[in-house]
Amino acid sequence: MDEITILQAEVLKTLASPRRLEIVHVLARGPIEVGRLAEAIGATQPNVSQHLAMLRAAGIVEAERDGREVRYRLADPDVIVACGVMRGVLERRLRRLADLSAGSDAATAAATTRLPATTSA
Amino acid sequence: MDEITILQAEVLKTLASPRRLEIVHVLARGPIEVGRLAEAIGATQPNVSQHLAMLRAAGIVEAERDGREVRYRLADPDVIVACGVMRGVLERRLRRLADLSAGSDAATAAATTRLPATTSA
DNA sequence: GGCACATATCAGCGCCTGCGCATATGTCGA
DNA sequence: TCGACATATGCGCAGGCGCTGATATGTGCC
Repeated sequence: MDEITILQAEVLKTLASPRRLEIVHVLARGPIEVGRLAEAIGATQPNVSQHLAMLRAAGIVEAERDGREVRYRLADPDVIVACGVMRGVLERRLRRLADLSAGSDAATAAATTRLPATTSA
Repeated sequence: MDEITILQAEVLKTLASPRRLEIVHVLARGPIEVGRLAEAIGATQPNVSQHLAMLRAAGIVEAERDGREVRYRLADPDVIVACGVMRGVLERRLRRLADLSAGSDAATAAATTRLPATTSA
């Protein structure tokens, strides 16, 4: 097993949380303090702090003190790029599903989930 | 909470596994059957089949029958692009850590993990 | 129809993770 | 030094995930 693959899985695992993803999206708009961040996403302060600790451990965000507050920012802008690419894939897929659902509806959803038989019905 | 953010977290969660990531990397080189895939990454057949089911449910891969075998392929090449970007980030980070470790070593690792004090020691 | 092969699915178990809560650490002002 | 504020950390619990082993489904060949 490749070394960098395991590392990449760690980073992905860290990003694979709606809360943390939301945090990253907020941070994409600029640095912010923990309190404001917690308020922005509607979560408790300890919870946000825990998520930030994980993101920091994964090297996704960086912290900087400013008085008694701590301001967080993204460590690498390319993370946003990668998320953007993935987001593009999802938006495209959603749009495609929306277009198809206008016609065949349930049959389409089933076709994308079920295993294909030998070209038969 | 944004709808697409949750969906994105789902996809990331699916990719956040060394095994599945390895599968994706193998699939990036072209379509392949389940048996060959299992042999390629050194895993059992049911295990690979389960992982493929998850990847398929997340819309990351697609399946196509060929006789009694089933050939899998990546659903969207942009997923590889996103992974590539992220991989670039990681390689860059590893190289940077390697360069720095030549000088300050442990102090550097601690500095990237610990919380920053008010510019003091 | 029956057999062999390829793949998918089910059941069970151990482990890890997220959340809420309480509390510790750190920082500024008086 | 003390109190108030901002942030971090430890703990306990419920829920999800991955792996293994056994079994079901599907397909081609005879």
